[in-house]
Amino acid sequence: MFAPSEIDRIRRFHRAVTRETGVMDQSFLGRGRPLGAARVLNAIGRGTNEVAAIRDYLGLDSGLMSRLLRGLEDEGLVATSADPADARRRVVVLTPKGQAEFDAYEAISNDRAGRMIATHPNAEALIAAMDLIASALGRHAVELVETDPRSPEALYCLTEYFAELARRFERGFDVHLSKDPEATSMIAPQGGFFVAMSDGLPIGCGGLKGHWEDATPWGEVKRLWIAPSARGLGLAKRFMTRIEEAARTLGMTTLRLDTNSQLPEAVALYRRLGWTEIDRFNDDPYPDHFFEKHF
Amino acid sequence: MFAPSEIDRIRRFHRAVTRETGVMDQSFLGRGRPLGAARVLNAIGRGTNEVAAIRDYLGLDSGLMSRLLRGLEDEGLVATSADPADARRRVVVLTPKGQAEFDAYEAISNDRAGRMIATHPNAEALIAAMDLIASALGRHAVELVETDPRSPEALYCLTEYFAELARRFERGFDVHLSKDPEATSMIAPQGGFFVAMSDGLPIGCGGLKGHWEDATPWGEVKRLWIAPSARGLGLAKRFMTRIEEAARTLGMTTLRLDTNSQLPEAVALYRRLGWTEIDRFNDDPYPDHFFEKHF
DNA sequence: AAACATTTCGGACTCGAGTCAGCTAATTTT
DNA sequence: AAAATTAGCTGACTCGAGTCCGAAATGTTT
Repeated sequence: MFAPSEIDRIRRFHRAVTRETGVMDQSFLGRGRPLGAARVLNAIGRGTNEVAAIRDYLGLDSGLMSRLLRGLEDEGLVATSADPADARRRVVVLTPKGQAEFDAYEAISNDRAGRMIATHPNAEALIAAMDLIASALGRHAVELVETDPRSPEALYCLTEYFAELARRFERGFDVHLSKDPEATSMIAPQGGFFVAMSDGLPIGCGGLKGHWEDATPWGEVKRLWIAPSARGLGLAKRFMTRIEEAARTLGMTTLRLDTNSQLPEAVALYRRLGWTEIDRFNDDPYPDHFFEKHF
Repeated sequence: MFAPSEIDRIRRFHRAVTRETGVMDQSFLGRGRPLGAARVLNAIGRGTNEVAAIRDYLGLDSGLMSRLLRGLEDEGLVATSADPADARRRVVVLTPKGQAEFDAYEAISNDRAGRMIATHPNAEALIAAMDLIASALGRHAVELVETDPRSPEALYCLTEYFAELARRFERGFDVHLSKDPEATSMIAPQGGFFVAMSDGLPIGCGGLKGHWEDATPWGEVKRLWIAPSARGLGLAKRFMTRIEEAARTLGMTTLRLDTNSQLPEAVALYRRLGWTEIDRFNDDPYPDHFFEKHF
């Protein structure tokens, strides 16, 4: 029986995007500049300003980098100057003309991307598929960064998290009925809040809330969420490790958390990571499972 | 409120696969041959044997093509000879050594693809996402080809079709209870069977069954199915147009079809395409909607 | 048979990407 | 203060990809 193998299908995918990428590169060439120079300009425009960082990001030789930079300088698109902290290093910024050129490249990209979703009837599914693949391919480059729980990235994750709870809990979810931790209790030195960033996209979060008012202070794991497109990459475990580290650093010796049996993967995770189930320790209406860990 | 725009997400996807493709190209270089030559070798190995066809497929200049071919010939990987039908054209075949080299490249590709699915926990979803994207990007290159309903491609589509009916019908679906048309009634000159091919992958099918035994012969549309990853690309309409054409060519003036209200998108399609609902015309247990079209 | 078209071939060329070694200047280590 | 290290710059080089054009062989049309 004929059935296209998974490998055939991956390779078909590969050919499709390779073709697409080729078309994109061609359209970049439309601005009369070689691809290498365009890439450097793009990196600078995106906020990478140290020469070494650009070189590293694009994987270029120092000689080639230098020549590309000289070329952009001759065109009047960038200006370089010595780093005040260490005059061996150089920093590069876009001139107004360079910014205009960068914007033009952005417009090309956005235009292509926009046309793609505009002409596809099920753009949402298409983009979800892209997220899934981008997360899978870029899984080695996911960074957990500590951030303010009121930062845009954190708020984005929290909104998605609450929306998912509302979908998955039989009786829905209203964040106001639940104990919403004060943001300050999830900021050092009280606690911490972490967001997983994958190439600029926030794909998960996790918070540590400090309870310092009690006789023996303890920490509570809150708001652990991984984007559907990034599940299965081991991120939840990374968050838990990171949160434990933060708790230790802040001087806590006990961590607790609550969860719900309608999130079986969460319950399974905590069991697997060696947490022990305990009695209810709060009067929040949503959770029905409670865990604890000492160290 | 921060929310990554769809365009940001598409571009993130783009960066991720570009990186992946780059890595793939690098590993191709491991066999000590420039990428251009490797691409030509690959095209030949995949069964493209006329020089002009290869050039066309890879988009190469005739001079460059000639030189790459000469290089492969010097290495003893390919042999060229004049096309017996037109001695200006040349045909290229792999030598045994060339076949071995081609196999080695295949192994590299398969290995990378295999590793990707092996290390991803949800390979099935990943591949479904890839199919969706590949179909969306390659939608302009979908071909409807007439084929024997017993061909491997057709059987693959039919299997998927029946599996989907079994999932979607409340009481399941058993093909033996339904009137399974004889394959020969869906082969010219009795009828026809069509498969949509997207870069080698069958992504849909549709059959025309001829009823020549009746006083006024008529045609019946059967087995119309589009792969979930390819829905929304307008393929169903293309199939219907193609089937109508085939019916006209075979001398039919009436087409009928049956379908089920548990497939609302199908019912809507037939209405939209100007079919008129009629009374039941068979005793098949599954359908509950019947349509007709004259021309 | 002559004129014209098609297909491949090969040479001369351009261009972009990238490597390498040596250089200068700034900074850190000893 | 001398020596070692680091960051970036420069020139000379290689290599692959690709274009342009004319030659040669074959095929088609008039």
